[in-house]
Amino acid sequence: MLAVDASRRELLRTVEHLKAERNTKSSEVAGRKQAGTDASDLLEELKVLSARIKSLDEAMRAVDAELEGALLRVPNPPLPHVLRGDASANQVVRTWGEAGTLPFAAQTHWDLGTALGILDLPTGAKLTGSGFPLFAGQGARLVRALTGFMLDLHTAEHGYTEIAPPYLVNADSARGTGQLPDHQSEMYVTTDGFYLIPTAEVPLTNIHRDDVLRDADLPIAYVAYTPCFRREAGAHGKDTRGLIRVHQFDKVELVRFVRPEDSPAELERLLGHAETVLQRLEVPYRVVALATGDLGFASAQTYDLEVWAPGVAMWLEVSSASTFTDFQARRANIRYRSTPDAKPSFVHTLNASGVALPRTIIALMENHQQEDGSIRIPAALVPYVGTDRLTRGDA
RNA sequence: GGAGAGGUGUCCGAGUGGUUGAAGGAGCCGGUCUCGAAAACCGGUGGGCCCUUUCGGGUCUCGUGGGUUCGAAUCCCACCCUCUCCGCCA
Repeated sequence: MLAVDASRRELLRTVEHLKAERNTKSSEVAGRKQAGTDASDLLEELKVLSARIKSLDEAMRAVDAELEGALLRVPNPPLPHVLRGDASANQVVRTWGEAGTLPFAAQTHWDLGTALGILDLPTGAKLTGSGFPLFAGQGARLVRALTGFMLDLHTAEHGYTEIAPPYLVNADSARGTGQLPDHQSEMYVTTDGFYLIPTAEVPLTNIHRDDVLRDADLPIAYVAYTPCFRREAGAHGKDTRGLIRVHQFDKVELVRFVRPEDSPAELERLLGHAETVLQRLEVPYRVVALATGDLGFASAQTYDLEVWAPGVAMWLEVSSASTFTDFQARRANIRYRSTPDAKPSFVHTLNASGVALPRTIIALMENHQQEDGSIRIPAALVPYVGTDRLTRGDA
């Protein structure tokens, strides 16, 4: 790649010199024409010159395409302090709540949900296919309640601006956040060439694509509820029962645009915002610091938030809080001026789910289930659900 | 979906092939004047890339991408977006 870059520079220098020559000679042609002097000798020269420039420009284009294609596939390097190793090197930073067993035999969320009549996976599969869940009655109400609760929390207490973005984005947007070209096969594509968003991170981050922000604007904090669509190609069969892994799910997403020097502290703050959701919902969770080998393509540092689900006896990721440093900002060309007359420089972007719904619903159902199969609704959610307990008759 | 109009610098707005990064105005910054301010006047004021220790130089950029031409904001083609009218429609 360095060799390609070197040859590109060499080529660029050559072609720019020729262009400079063309510009001055062209001006002279104009001058002579005005003076009524013959310029045919110059025109002959320029004809040759222009032909040469044209072929060099074509060569430039080819080299640029090669270089850009290669650069787009380079992942963001991890920050120096991130633990090295694969997923087995991930480290639990802290645990909140009691991640234990229930005093009775815990049921899975799919058994609970089916019995309560709030979750109907077979019908979702009939309508679309496996991995497209259908919530009914109090289950649908619970989905609406959770999104309302999370949006209210983040806007009222954490200072986020609520956005209702498009659910389809163009290729420029998908490239800006790093979904393209790395995760092309993970996205659903429409016949118009649009991509169904795999996360609201894509539209939210691209709001400021090609913008030059003012220092006073930062930090910018957006929150959005959107459905998310993921093909999950190749993930069939593993941990896919019930709501654990689905193709369409709801999520409340948090995105922050910050000054580079603030991004380490901003990551901790962002993580805290996501944790608050789980604490209010009274579900046990743990914070996991990802090792280098487990980081996403665009991330320089990531904390996963995993909830404990006693029915399936698993820790389930409901949020990933990441700093992308200037990786997304470079791709999406998101800049700011540190002072009013400073040159624009790249911002840092961060995001976290705040949080993803299906696995949070799993945790709610499985942790708050009662021996009689009813489900307790935590106090913070009661105003949104309209009851403090889901029971069979309510659906 | 059909017909038409249009996309120019921070903003408004000229510019239909020639030395135009782009008239004019506004805004903003600096200066003169003033006790101070306003007004007036003078000067400055986009971004990317390459070369350069500095100074500075070059190149690209008038929605985007191609093309024609010695030369394109200006001509041609495709696409994107905005507006108006018609049709359709939650």
